[in-house]
Amino acid sequence: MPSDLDHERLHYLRHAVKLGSIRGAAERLNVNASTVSRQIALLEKDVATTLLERFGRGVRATEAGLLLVEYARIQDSAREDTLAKLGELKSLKRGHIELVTGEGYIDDLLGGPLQEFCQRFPGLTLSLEITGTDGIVQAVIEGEAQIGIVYFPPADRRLHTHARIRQPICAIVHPKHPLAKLGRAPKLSDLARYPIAELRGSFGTQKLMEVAAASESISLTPVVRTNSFLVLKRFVCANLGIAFMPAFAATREMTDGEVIALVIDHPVLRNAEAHIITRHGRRLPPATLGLLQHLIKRMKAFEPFASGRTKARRARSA
Amino acid sequence: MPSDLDHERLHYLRHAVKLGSIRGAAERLNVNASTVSRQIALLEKDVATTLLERFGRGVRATEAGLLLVEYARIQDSAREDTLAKLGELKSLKRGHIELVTGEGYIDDLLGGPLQEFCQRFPGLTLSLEITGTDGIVQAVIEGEAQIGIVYFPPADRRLHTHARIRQPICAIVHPKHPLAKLGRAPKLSDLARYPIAELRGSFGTQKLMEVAAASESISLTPVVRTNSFLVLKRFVCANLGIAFMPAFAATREMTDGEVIALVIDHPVLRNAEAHIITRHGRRLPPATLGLLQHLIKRMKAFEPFASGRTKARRARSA
DNA sequence: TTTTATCGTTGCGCGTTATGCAACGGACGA
DNA sequence: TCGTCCGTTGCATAACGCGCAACGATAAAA
Repeated sequence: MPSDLDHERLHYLRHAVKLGSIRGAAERLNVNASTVSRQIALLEKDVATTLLERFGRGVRATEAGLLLVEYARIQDSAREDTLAKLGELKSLKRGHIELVTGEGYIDDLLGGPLQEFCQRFPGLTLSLEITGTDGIVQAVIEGEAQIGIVYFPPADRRLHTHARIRQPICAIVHPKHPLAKLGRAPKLSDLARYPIAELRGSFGTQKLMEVAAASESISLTPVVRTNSFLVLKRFVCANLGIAFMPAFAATREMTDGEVIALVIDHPVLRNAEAHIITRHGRRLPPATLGLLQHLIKRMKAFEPFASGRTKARRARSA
Repeated sequence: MPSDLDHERLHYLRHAVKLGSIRGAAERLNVNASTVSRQIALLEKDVATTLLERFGRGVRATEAGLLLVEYARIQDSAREDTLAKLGELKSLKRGHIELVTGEGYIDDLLGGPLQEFCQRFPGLTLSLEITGTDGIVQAVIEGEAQIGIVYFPPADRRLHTHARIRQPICAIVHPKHPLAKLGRAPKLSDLARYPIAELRGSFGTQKLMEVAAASESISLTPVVRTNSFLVLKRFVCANLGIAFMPAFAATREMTDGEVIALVIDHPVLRNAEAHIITRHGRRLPPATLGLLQHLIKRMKAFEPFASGRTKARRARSA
């Protein structure tokens, strides 16, 4: 391999040229003069060129020496520039975070925690990918996203859950829907009598509903199948029937009085959890770590069911 | 001291990121995997940041890692650029030479050796300083010029003579001047009878003339004093009298037939020498060394008095 | 599920390299 | 001519990089 142009050696050369003296440079750099002399000699051997002219009193740079000194200067500034950028990365002044989550989290995420975080660290950029449960899990495992927020994720050794938040699946209905006047938490059998809209595809909500229904040997046959939460909510707003999702996924419509959320009286559905996950063993960059901790804190605060109540009507903190 | 961002370590990091594997990088670079692993770990310790995410299979760069890889790329190209410039310096494709000499050498220098050298190495630049003997010696000793061409330089341990060229001091006279018809080499006593133009200041020619005149107790009182060779030559061309200088300094006027040069019959003057000097012990850059050798070779070839002859009439090689 | 292969990491010993101390030769100034 | 300061060089020591081998972990194959 050709010469390395070692940074330390260039440093010695630079000071020797600047002070016009090897001993001076050595004193300045708190090393022995022999060190400076030898390292510069090695540098000269590397490039097969004399870099210093030795006089009885001090030294002076040759043209090649000046060239290397100038190179050292440029390299030094580039190095400090890079170190500064590195420092910015560490101090969350810059950075990029890739987040993958389900459609149901969008409103709450953007309205709350994400908004705060972005305002606090304006230099950070986000990628926010929306997909179903399987897609989220896969994206986290494959490393395409660093943080995943997912409902009812499958057990996988490669995943690490940083926070689990109880988010019961609710029956989302129109305020005028018969279930709204039931006076108690509806059971699965109560739901089966009304039209249902169902999520198609790999959604945790849907999987949970299937498990719960199977446990009570109840068949919930949907009249509408969709892969969009928005379609579900419009279905309910039109009072066409019931949809199932965690209450927070319909926050906006609830505060507007368009829909209400009823916790379903079933142990599996009541204890359903949203998980904040990363890949197991992954050491996260500072920015990602910051967002992760922020999410855990803020989203835990949003949890509406600290103690089990019957009706889910979230009070917005505004 | 903060981190050095060692070139070798960055090299390891770069390949590890590129191949997505530490072992792969190690194999590519013909080192053991432990080396790559350790050096990258040290790099991470230096910058206090994780640069790679380790998976069960291979590695991937973090944002900070990518930043350093990019830095390594930039630094590498800058390094190669500098190395290339260094190579050019060595191969005489680039470089700068500082030459200091007397006015008398200008015509011969520019017309011959310098012209050839500049054409052969078009990338080189020259500084050509014209001054008197003392100035030349001082410039060489102080390092302001690398090469000096000087007539009759004082003995000084700090000077090193690379070539000495016999250049007798001649009496430069008009073709119609009485001395031109003398039929033999004029003696100092012959010259004293005619008007003389003299160099003022620190010129080797002048010092030699003083030494020679003193040795024969002859006083040569000038009618014109000047510090310009051009003035001397115009003085002669107008047939106003005699001037003293080496024949080569009046080459142009001699070939034009305006003046002729008569070697003066005096041992000191006949054995006068022009010296090519540098500072003692100075290790010259390649370009300077090249010009030095070129000058020695070419100027020695110009020496018109390989064996002592009487009349100086240089035959131009054109 | 168990097995196997591959990955990154780490302890250890060896060779290289850098460093400090001291002494040397040379150059400059008094 | 002597004294001082310079850069350089032997020598012994400490630090570092490196290869070898083994380990734990992960991912693909059986």
